[in-house]
Amino acid sequence: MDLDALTNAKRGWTTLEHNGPMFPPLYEPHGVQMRYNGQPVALSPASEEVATFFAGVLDAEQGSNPVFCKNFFTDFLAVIRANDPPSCPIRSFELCDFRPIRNHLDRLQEQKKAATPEEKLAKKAERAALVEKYGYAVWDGRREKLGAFMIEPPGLFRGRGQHPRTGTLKRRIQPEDVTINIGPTAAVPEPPPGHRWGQIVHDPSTSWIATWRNPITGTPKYVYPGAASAMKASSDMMKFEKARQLHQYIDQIRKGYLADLTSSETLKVQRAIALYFIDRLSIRAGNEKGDDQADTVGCCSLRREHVQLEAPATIHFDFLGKDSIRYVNSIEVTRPVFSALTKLLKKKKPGDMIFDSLSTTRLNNHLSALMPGLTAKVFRTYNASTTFQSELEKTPVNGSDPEKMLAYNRANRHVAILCNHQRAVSKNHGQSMAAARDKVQLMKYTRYHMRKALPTAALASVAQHVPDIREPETDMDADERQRCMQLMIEQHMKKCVDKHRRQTERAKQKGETPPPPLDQAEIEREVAQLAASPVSTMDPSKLEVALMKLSQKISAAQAALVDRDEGKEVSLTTSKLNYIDPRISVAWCKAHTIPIAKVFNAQLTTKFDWAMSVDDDWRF
DNA sequence: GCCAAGACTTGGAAAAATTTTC
DNA sequence: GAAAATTTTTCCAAGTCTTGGC
Repeated sequence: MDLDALTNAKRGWTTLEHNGPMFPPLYEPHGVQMRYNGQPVALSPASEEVATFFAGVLDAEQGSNPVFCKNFFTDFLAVIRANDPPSCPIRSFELCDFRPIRNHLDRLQEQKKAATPEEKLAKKAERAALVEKYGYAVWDGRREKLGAFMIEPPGLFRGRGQHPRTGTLKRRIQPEDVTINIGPTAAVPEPPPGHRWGQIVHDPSTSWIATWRNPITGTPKYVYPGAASAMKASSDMMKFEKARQLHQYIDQIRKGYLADLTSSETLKVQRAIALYFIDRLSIRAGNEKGDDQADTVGCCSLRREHVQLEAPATIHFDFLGKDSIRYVNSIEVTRPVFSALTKLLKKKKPGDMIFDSLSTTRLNNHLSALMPGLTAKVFRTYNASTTFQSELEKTPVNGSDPEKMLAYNRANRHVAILCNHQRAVSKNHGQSMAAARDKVQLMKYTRYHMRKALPTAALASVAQHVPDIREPETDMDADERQRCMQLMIEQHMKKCVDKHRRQTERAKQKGETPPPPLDQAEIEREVAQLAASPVSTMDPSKLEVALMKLSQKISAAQAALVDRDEGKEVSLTTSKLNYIDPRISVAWCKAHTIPIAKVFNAQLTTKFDWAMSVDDDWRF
């Protein structure tokens, strides 16, 4: 897509056609009974559905969150009252046992997993047909993909953090709840049988094709054009163009707020400090929130307890931001900033707003006076892209592709840390790290034996390529060698046993004679011998080359290990998707002859189609 | 100028798909 | 070739910011 065309593309549409949103399938009762006080309970389909929602989170965090359980149970009782006879015994959450339903869900999952390839293929085709029918809309003759096109199914509201309404029942959305936006001359899609649309509008100033209200929060939900659509691509590009403009204003803006720090007007001082935080830390604007939401803050809504001062000039931040993700950071600031903040905090006690004279609207009004269209979030985009570009300069020009990719991912991680994009450490991270570490240790164990087997002269020759080869291996002492040997034996044994088991099973299935039983003791003897001296079977003339290769493999594996551990709680995707100008990546790929597929997956490549044509010297 | 509503972007978790490993 | 690990996609909650009514 052409950049100029996108810039000039006007908002809105003249004609709009689509088949309307898709509705999730109606509930089909399974008849599996939950237990109450140890006894099975027959429930109406409506109540059974709600019970099944809860069974779905039974083993998740929500299942043990008291607020979630309480909200769920209140709504569950209401559904029971409305649909089941008064004889239904359910009164107390503690006496409920959803396990039978949970087990049923697990069985369904198993069945799904065990489906034959044909069944899976049929399922896929079914899904593709739905996408074909509902997944597109035609704007001014252009057929483009929609985003999520299905009306959200009913379920339990999964509010995050300390959300007061988490666990509340989110009822099913009916066509009567839905407003359709469509071209005035286009055929209006048929609502599901027996229903009618809530409303039909022809509003060319908006991009959504359907809207309804979240029954819990009352806020609107929409079906939008997809990320790869011209409309989204256009606004995406304009977002980055706006951020680039900031280059021309940033010096002036910084000068301005530094001067305001010593102003006699409270508003100006507060605004100056807030702007300093936003510029320096890339934190969010921080709109006010209601009591019916989780208590999270951003810059303008920071309270006294979120900030600690430490003389001579350090500020410690600790608060819950968007999605209740904790932000912890300490920064050194200049004296004027420190003294302005000290003065501001003097009269404040915990619970007080730090910037009580400021609001995001006021701050953004000020910003847009400094640069047209400038708002607080532009700083996040600007800082993310600027940081990424400058970090990429560390790419080793003559490095290998993996080394370049490491530099790319490091730059990405730098940005993610700046924006505080976190992810939960995966459940088996520790386990998988330990396994990876063992793998490295086993390689080192083998290398230890190679070194011992190699004549001094040959070792010297290897040392020319692997300088540290002659240094003693501090983590490969006698105890560790013993452990590695043991590990090698165990792994080998397991492999043999597994293989044998598979062979036996296959023979049984095919009705052939199974292999003779394993002589475990014999194998163990052989393996033990090998593990005690892993290079004994090797051709001595090939030892030198093998040692060199193994050394390279070890250092690569060690680097990957560090990389993985450092990144275990950092999410790279959010910054890549939303904050880093894709043209920086495209230019980098071209300059370093790295295929674009190495940095953008299929989805990203389509989304950033508009950025692909820049030259290798393009600068943000 | 303020406030609430509306529209659009950003966000992490979970599910699904794919790749790697044993 | 199954299981495990990793990556990608989906899901929908939760932000930001603009708009419109008074």
